[in-house]
Amino acid sequence: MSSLAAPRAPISTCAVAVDTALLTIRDGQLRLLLIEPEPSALRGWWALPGRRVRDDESLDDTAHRSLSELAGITAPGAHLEQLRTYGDPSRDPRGRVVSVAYLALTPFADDPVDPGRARLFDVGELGATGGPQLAYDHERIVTDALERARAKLEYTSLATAFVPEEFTLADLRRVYEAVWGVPLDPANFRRKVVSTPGFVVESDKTASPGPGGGRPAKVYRRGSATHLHPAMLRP
Amino acid sequence: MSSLAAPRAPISTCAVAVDTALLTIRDGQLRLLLIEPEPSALRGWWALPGRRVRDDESLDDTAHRSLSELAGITAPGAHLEQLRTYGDPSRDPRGRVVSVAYLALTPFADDPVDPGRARLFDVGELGATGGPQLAYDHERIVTDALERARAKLEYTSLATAFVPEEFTLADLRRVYEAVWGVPLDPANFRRKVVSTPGFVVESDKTASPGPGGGRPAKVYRRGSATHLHPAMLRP
DNA sequence: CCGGTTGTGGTCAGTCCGACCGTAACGATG
DNA sequence: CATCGTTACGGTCGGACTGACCACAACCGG
Repeated sequence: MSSLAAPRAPISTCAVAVDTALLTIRDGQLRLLLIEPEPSALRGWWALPGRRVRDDESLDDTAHRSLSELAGITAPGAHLEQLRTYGDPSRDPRGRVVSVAYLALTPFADDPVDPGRARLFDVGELGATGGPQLAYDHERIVTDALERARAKLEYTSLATAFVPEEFTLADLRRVYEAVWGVPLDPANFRRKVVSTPGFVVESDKTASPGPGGGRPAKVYRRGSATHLHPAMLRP
Repeated sequence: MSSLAAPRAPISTCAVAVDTALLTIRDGQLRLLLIEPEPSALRGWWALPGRRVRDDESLDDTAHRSLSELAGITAPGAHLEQLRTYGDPSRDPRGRVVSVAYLALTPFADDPVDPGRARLFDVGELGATGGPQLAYDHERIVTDALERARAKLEYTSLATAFVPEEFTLADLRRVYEAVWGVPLDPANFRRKVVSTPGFVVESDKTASPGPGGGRPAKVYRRGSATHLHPAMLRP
């Protein structure tokens, strides 16, 4: 976009990286994928999986690669969206790195994680003492990722990215409860979900009850809607 | 997807730029700032004001600079927020450029624009025949910017970024009508705005009526709220 | 069989919103 | 000054949606 012909300061370039905040749900709790950056680095420091952008690679491709190379996650059905770009000149002590952060969501069914130094942390531990210390400005990225996820559950069908192909309304409700951190009324949640056009479609199957018993639930699949009208507002 | 220890391609860097979509309101219509990229370039092509990121410069600073250097806009009270980053390898035919797009909003009071090749276009002309042809992938950026602005009017107090310090509820309503492109009921709009805590605060002044006469309106200022509860939903 | 648990359907009151009407306060016109 | 058109302001009414409940259905375990 240069327009002036006068001799300018030499055109400089930046290192561009992608850092991915992957969220999933385990045991009813929202969890975040973190990795130990280097074995030689300080113990107890954790970071988001990140990779440098290659010359012929789109940003989305780099995000996928950061998950596959650093955590062995190749889930093709995972939701992936750009979050925000962090470019403060002093955000990385090793030099100027502009980082495009991504938000990734996977269903809670996929167990195969942790091929190396990756781990899933309960997001409740993050700010607390004893929790992982985050490197660089990754704590801020995580804060933004959580807020994005919480907000988009309200007005999009993003919650279905956390559940497998077939799910019950209780599964979906536990997603909202885990991400928002508040309990929801099962009956009202059900009324809201089924009355929102295109959110979920009922299948003819029924799920088997849990270990404690209880009435079997109907099985649903994702609907075609991406935006919810009206929105499901946080209590 | 290779993670092998074999010698990798040399670490490469990208040109990083900031492109800014500035929106304002003129004559009751939503307008977008565009510039002619180069005198020697094809006639009739327009682009968002953009600048390369300097070594010691934050992305926000580059966005401010793109407005001041290319359009003479230095409004310190302008709202500026990051929109999204566009990094497709083929988005710029001259080479790999990763562009961080920004959304800027200024009150409709500021007239001093157009020091060079800058112009304010009615957003209604953009897709239509006879409107400006946008270079690179800037049409997509503009689409995303408009959708961001329209969506954020719903659940934030962003509309006050389009009006001066002191404004009437009719001014604020015309902002919503211009951005959303739909007429709103004045009475219902008023009820909604004044009942949303922290949106606006009443001053003791009254504005003078327009040329056609009419009862003078009370003058309001911005409130302290950033998010609206409940939201002001599009009709 | 019986109590505990979970899913499903319904009621009821309060809130919010769109559509609408009436009044207040101005400028313009005769 | 009287009237009219225009805009601001305040209120009403019915429908839609929501949260707090309650009741029943369907399963498990003892």
